Amino acid sequence: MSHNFDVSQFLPYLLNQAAEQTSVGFQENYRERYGMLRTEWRVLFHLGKYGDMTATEIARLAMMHKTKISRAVSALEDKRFLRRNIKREDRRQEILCLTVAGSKAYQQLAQSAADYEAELTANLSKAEITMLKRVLKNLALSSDVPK
Amino acid sequence: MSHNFDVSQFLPYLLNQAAEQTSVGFQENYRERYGMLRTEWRVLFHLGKYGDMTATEIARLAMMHKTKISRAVSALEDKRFLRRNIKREDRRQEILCLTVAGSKAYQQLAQSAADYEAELTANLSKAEITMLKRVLKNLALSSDVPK
DNA sequence: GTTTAATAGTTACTTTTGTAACTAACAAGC
DNA sequence: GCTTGTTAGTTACAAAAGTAACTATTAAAC
Repeated sequence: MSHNFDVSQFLPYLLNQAAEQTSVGFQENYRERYGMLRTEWRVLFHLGKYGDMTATEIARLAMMHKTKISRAVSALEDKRFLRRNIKREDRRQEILCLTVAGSKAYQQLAQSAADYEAELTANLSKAEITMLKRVLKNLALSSDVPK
Repeated sequence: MSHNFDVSQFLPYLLNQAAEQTSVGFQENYRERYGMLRTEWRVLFHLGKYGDMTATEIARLAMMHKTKISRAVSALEDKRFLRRNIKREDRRQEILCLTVAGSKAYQQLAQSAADYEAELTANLSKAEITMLKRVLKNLALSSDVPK
């Protein structure tokens, strides 16, 4: 029986609350300044962090659906934050490359992200942060059925 | 400089990944069986957990926008999982009450939630779970600007 | 070489969400 | 009483996300 299971403490629920609040809190950094959506910010930071790569590679890393990536890439291209280069060996694939403007935006947003995270974790110890991130990464892998 | 800030370890990002994976993992419990959406499951469990209450009270507790609640309530009403009772003292407010079917669904889903959470946390200690939930609740409150 | 299957990415269509304007009911000021 | 403002909830419209079908290209089978 679930007599004493407190559903208001249900882990996926708490995760959603925390994820939503912190993401909304951060979006002021890219929304007004760069007119970006969350998906665009994610694509941008993958390119900034890992260097040039294809949409499919980002999709796999970020666990985002390819249509979401496709739309974010188009939007970032419209903003002149990235260019597409079709691969010689396989003309289906396109390598996505940040422009100078894109790199600059990434640098600034990475700094904002660092600051924001420092705020969020201000009253947590180093050990707690480490453990928190380890747990979150494990939860993200749980029941991961790539399609 | 954010030279060594690893944006792929950005806390809101990790939270989103974990929240999305675990929520999607759990939705099989209410989606097929009851034809519910995530918002409906949330409204249901608030009523199941806290007893009869109004849409506004749920919105405040769940930090969900009132239009989302409104649509979820309509859907749950269509499924005959709840009834609305207009308050005598203030005829703008309606008390939402689970029907027998709604309560039954809640009981079953609360059990599923307990089981699912047990799976998710199988390789975490009691102390880790406690600390995790405490941190998540704090993050959910951070930068909370009720409108 | 021609069919078949697989992959990268886009587009069309549907569902869900977000935002703002709305109705209805109450409450306060005068 | 009648304006003015506020609150509960809904609805209309716009934006975003999910799903499935599509094009183009490559690879494999034969």
